[in-house]
Amino acid sequence: MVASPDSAHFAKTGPAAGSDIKLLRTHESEKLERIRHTFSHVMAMAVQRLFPKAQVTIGPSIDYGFYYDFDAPEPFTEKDLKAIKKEMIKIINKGLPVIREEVNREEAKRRIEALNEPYKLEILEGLQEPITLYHLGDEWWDLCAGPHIESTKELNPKAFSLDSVAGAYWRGDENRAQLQRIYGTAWETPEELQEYKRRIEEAKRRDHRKIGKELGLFIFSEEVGPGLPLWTPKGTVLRSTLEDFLKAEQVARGYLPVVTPHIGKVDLFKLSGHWQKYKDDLFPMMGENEDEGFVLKAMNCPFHIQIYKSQLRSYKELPLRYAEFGTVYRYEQSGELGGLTRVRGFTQDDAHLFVTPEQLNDEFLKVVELIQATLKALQLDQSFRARLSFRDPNNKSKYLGSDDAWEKAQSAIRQAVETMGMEHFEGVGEAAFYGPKLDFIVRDALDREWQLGTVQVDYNLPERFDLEYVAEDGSRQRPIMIHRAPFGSLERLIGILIEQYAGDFPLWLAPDQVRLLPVTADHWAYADEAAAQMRQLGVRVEVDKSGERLGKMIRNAEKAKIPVMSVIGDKEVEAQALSIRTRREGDLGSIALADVLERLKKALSDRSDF
RNA sequence: GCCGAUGUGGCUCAGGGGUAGAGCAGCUCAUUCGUAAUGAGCAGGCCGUGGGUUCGAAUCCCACCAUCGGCUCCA
Repeated sequence: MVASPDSAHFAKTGPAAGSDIKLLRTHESEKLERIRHTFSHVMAMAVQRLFPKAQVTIGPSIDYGFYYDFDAPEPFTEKDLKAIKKEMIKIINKGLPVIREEVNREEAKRRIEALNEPYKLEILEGLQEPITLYHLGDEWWDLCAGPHIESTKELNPKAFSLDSVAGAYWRGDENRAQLQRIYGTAWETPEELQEYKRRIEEAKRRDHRKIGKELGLFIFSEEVGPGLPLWTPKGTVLRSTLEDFLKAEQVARGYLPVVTPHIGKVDLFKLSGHWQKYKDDLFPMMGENEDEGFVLKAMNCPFHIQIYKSQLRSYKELPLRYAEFGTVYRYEQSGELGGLTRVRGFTQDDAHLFVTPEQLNDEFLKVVELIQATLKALQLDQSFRARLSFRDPNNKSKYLGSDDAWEKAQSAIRQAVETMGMEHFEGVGEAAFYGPKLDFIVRDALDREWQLGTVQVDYNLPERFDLEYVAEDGSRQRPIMIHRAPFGSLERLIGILIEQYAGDFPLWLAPDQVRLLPVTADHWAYADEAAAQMRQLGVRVEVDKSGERLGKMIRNAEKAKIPVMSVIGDKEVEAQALSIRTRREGDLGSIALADVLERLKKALSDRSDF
């Protein structure tokens, strides 16, 4: 729910870049963290004043504000939020001192029991002494580690707002009680609050669901079903351009294309282990009985493995790199679906590399190099975070394979990242069930994080499928698999790209690259001729024959976010020239047709602007 | 799946117990125009779906579906 005023794409384009006000996240300012955390306490106090039956749980500061989870008999309504906000302002205006008190466990327990707060009691069980309590004046206190500010006087009653209510499970466990979470945002000054709200509005304007509709890139149909995007001609052009780009990069790196079916026997997925692990996430099985049923594939690896296994492989063939734009189907929970970033049918730019142990590190590095080149071409190289996704050592049963294999795979990944000097962080418990991953994470316009590219080292599936190759000495050896997808999924990538560019695609990706605008119908013939020459170069160009006035045609082209426009009137016809207007730079004046063609050709091959 | 909100012509939205409204888009006509909206006219909606309450429902109630914000999940 929190938007991202300072993430990379905010800085890049759009009106949001115009403001001088720097909005700090909680982790960037210790003072703001205290302020937000104290706001959370003030809110809890206000809630308990107005709703004495509401029980308190936890309430931290977050990136741009705070939340607090309550166990309340009735969910809070919008009206309740207003009342709570009013009550908070009262508390703030009282200027209550925030007092820290240290107590021992018994004392803390005694006091919490006196208030009948079972959640706090459960929290206390996990705490080490000394236990700290924070008081707001002498009316209200909360078990809390702090830190806080000195007095509610330091909170600006005009610099916060309560934004939304949401259900949240106690301790994040869906089997436990569902609590009512109230989210708020808080700042030091009202100006910062205003700026924050303005940037949220800006972020909504670049939402890919909105822009995708405006530009006509994709649709959803209730008749087809939720989470199943349909691609229009314009959207398909964008998709194909991305596919063609990656295919060329892959061919240059020795990948081999394969194509595999959308369904397969359930036995295949039992063998891979996916069935046992992810049964609920597959679309229901087709077929008579469980032994002969078919399922829609949720991943491509078992299919690629079959191609590997179709022949006895020699070490001389390795590494083998099978690549496929494979469409997979996952029955995501209904509440999780959203736009293109979380769908039920999507296309992975998948590949599986079968390598010898000696080749592993080198191949892994080459994959990471490919992903970096891809991100750079898409101008995402400044906005991703690299995550080493390792298994949770305290929950080994969630994963397949031996400790030894996991250790080897995880150290291979860490070593690769360190060799490349890539900035990264570790995500414990984020691994796939069959192996650790290196994931490339980006944020959308509303600051939610999404995984795009991924590389995974896998010792387990080769084991489960009994993969082999004949080594130099004639012995049978087991290959290692690398799963990798630089885009992750085309759907998600396109969603992110739309927001990154706010729909203003660079020339090479734009579904419509050039629109010719003849001033009157007299200029249509010349426009058609110029368009034909552009099409010879592979330029996506159209002639506006709407008969509208020039101003209107320009407006329409601008709204369609076409990167290059060309006005054609008598002067242009006579000079065999085009008057060029680009979306980024406006009117460039008249340029000879031959030169325009040259520049278009170069811009497309360089993936640069006109 | 869970909590909450929303659902009115292609799009954006107003209205709200007595049988639907605007702007844009579309179509027609006139205008032939030089860097972000020419004018006039026309057409277009079982008000998400199904039940219920009512003399009467788009409006109130219930269920379902979809979307949105969270939670959980995310191969």
